[in-house]
Amino acid sequence: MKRKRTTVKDLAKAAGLSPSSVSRALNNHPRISKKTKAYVLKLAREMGYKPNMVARGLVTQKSFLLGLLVYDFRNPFYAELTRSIQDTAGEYNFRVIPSSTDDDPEKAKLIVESFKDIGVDGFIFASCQLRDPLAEELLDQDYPLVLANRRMAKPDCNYVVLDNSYGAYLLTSHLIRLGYQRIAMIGGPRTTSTGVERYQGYVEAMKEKGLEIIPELIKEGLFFSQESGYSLTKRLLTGNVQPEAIFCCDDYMALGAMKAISEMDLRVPQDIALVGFDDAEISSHPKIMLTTVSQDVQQLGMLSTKTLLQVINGDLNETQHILLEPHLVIRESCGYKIRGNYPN
Amino acid sequence: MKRKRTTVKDLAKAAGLSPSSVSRALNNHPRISKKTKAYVLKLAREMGYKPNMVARGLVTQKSFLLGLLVYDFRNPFYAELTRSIQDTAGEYNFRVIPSSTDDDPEKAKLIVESFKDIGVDGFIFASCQLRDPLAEELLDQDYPLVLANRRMAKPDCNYVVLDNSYGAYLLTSHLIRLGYQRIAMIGGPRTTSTGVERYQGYVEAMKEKGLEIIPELIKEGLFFSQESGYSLTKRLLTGNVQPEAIFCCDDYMALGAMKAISEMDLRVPQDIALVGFDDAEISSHPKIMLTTVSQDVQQLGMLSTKTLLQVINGDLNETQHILLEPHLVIRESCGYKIRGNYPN
DNA sequence: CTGTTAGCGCCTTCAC
DNA sequence: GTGAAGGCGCTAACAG
Repeated sequence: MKRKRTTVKDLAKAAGLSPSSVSRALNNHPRISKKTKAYVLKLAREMGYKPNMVARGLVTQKSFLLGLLVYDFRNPFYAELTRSIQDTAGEYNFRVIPSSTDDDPEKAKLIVESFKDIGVDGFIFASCQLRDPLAEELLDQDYPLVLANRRMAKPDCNYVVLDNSYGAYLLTSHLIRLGYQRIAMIGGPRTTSTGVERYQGYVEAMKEKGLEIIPELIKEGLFFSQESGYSLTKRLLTGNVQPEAIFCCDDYMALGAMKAISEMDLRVPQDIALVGFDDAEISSHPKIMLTTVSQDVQQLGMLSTKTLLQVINGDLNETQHILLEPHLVIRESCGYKIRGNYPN
Repeated sequence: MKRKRTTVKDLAKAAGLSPSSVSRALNNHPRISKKTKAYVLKLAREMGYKPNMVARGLVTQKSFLLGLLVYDFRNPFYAELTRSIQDTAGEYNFRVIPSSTDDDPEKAKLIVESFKDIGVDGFIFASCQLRDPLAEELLDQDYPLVLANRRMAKPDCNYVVLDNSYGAYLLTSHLIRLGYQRIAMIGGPRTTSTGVERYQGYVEAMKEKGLEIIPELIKEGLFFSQESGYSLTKRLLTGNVQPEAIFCCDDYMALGAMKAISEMDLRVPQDIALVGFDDAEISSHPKIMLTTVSQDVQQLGMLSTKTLLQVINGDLNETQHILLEPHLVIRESCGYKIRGNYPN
């Protein structure tokens, strides 16, 4: 059976001290002599003492547990984010429990409840909606919370997100400079900040270059859904207005689009150009070569975790809004190679 | 601030009962009257009572937390597995904390320690080594543990794994029936059960058909590493013996192989056939079309979780060994289309 | 600086 | 069936 772990009491007995002194020594409390502290620490090491975090948590109200809500961590983007959050949290001795919401508010609610039950010290929401009652509730209760990747409409919550509209602007401008005019957009859900901001970036670029935005060429898909990219592309290609290029709101939709295009015996980029968003790992594969926009997910995870930890420690006075910079990754699907360098 | 939650004491006061009776009602203890039980339950609902799992855990020694060690959950295979484990555990009100070991024993050790600190009720190891001191230690201490996906050499531990050698046998036989003879193998690490078993399956098929195993065509790569598949393929293609087909030990290595092949201006499958293992999502993409072997990861996760829960509840008397069946998925990279149906 | 007392919220003897 | 008392392991408050 699991051998009984040595407790503070055991240490106290062995050291001929009171449990409180031992506790003080262990938590380098100011009011403890160097000597006894060193002694206790040595003894603790010898006797293989490991603090019982559960008991400690009961009195300190701290669990060193963080709750992470993502859309679905099977998605490489969220997997990477989760990993980065976990690594960062680990450096500060925090464990993180990730959980997939599938963008289902009911499920998210249940997860948050269960996280509260086990007493997590704070939350990271990586997939909130523009209007997110759950996040607002947490905020109301002064529960430490930071938003990553997606933000809410109301501004009074900490967040770390990519400059999505600028990313979309970059991509769209790039297509325009290559000479495309009828640029379709398969966007993300308009209930999310990423969905609307990427759309805004697209619109901005089009307007700036005086190009017409054709309603028929604007579709709304589901994030990370190849299926969604596939079916919407089929619809675009069989519609009245033929697009010359398609801007997909993420690389997985673009993968689906690629499938649809190839099924209709068209070629990327000769017959139709294609760009994605997020720079998924597969996008650089020679068989795919998707032009896209990349973001530093590592950074995203690290910054959101550090922010959360600051909130938890009460080191943050004002709400923090961090914007990350996107980078254009030019590969072949946009037709850069065949259309040559920019005229300008 | 976080509003104070109602406690058992609060309930007791409101109900005019003792905390013990309330506790009994809440945990449907036998020695409680139907009437008071119903009353307490009603009251609890009204007052929004939620048990404090930390406090409960302190006395019951249960945390309803499970520790999961995977190689790296950024890998789609492990992400899927993690998700399935989490979903299954969730049905029984268990939370699971996944953590990536990167196959680094030191890191794994640290993770296990930290998991013990927070008092997880059991472990799932999804990436153990054939000889795994950490798992053995846990076993010695009677800590609930089940192995998933990979198993140890010693048999006295519960596990749920794919029949890896049969999967490799299936793939290799398939290639042989298509007429290939010089079949190279890019295997996985021989320190893992999956690595050795897939190699064994390959050998079995080759021997059965009387084909020679050429040492030069046997390479040992890293799981899930495109880079590894890439570089080993380059080495194969520049070696003395030209392989007609390459069996990669997983789909990501195969993806890397595909990259190498394409860079050398060869075509899959016309110039060289290729098969993988695991049936990653991307493998069915029209640009990839990799022949591979699939396993029911969902099932793998579910069964290992249920087994662990049984161990935790003491419902398991003898160690359980579960073998899952692989399925051959024939696509285009093996040359099935161009070499037509089997002669037999 | 150290020891004593008390309690976090819950469950589990032990009496009745 | 129910209540009172004690304790899980730890830390915080109060004395000295």
